[in-house]
Amino acid sequence: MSRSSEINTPKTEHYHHGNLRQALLDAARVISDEGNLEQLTLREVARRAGVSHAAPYHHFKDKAAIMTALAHDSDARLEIAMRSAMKGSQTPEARLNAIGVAYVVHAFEHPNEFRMLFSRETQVMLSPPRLPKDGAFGVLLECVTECLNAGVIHFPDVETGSLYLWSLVHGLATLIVDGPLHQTIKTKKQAKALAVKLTGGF
Amino acid sequence: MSRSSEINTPKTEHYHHGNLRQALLDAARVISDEGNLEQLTLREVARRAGVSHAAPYHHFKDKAAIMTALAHDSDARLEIAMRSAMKGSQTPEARLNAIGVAYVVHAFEHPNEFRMLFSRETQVMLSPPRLPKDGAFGVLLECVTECLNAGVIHFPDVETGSLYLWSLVHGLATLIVDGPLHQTIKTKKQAKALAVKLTGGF
DNA sequence: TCAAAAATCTTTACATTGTCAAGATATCTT
DNA sequence: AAGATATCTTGACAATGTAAAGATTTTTGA
Repeated sequence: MSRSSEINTPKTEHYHHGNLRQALLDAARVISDEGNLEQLTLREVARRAGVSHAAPYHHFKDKAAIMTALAHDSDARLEIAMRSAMKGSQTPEARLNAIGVAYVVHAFEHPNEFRMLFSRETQVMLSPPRLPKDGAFGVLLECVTECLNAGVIHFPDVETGSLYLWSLVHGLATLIVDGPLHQTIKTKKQAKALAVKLTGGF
Repeated sequence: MSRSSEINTPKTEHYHHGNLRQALLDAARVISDEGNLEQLTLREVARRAGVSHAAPYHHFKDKAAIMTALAHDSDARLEIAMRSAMKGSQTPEARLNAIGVAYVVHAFEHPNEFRMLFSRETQVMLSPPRLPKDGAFGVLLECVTECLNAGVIHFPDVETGSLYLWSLVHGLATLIVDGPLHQTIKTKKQAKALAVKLTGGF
């Protein structure tokens, strides 16, 4: 093209000066929410953000970096959902039950977030040394500690108890999201009822 | 190339008359066992089987079909591992514990098989109506029924009990294979010990 | 203030992948 | 042995992740 003025579209504002990163993450989350994780492609994200297919590389090292950022955010969302769920409960035991059910329900309602959290691409849950002390698991640790102190559950130690309960709840969530319960559990109400049924008797 | 005789490589035997399907599955399993599930590509499978990149399409509808066949086989392997593990146990309770531990250990030793079993590509575990009655889950059903009859575990019914135990064991396996325990659990012995610790008190 | 530097974005390009269509070769059937 | 069928190859296409090089905008420093 010539360098003459033409209609002279405002060159400014075509540059997402600094906020393209967030725009890309937003676009990626929209795609993720739509349900097709296979369609969460770098080029599609760029397309939705209205930018060329190579633009994301100025804000993320590679595709895994976007996914990882998204997954970190998903962890935060899960934590919020769990903390919100325990607000209404008065006893330690009720709070523990509440976050377990919230974990399963949140996974059911946001399956791709749940998958990304435990994807080998993102590996947000693969914190370096041992179990994470913050994020969604941090909430569980708090509740289990509280319950152990109150004597309403019985485990050798906090770690063992937390791991047991996390396994139970994570397993159920997986069986619902990507396992044999996928056909059976179709509504949030069903997911919640099943979670209550299985974890109710902590 | 000309149609003359040249060295005249024996045209027969270049055709995997009928057993290419199995050769492809074998090659795919080798790749899976090598650890890089991302490298399990149709073309790589064809390469290893010594055949052109489009040859697999005469034996499988698409890539998902190969993965699914592989996953079905994985289910059978898991079942064998579980049945083998319960052989040494005398009481119903011991058998139930044994298959739970075997589930976790098998997942640890064959992570890609485990992943494929619960992959959206293959969805072997997504049996049509309700819980599968055969395969790995069938073994669990048998053991739980036996334990319920013996009165050594207490659940409202067989389905609930099986689902609870499957969730527990599957969750632990996932946390080890793709979760926060990936860094911690490095040997089969560690995986087994953790599984015993968490599921030992059924 | 204004030119150099840095940041941001685009255009090209390349290798890899899944998939399809058309042709070639082998095997089977009759 | 000839036609039909099964099996395999070649070639092509679109989509993807990614890198290099160029263009444009913004920032910076004298």
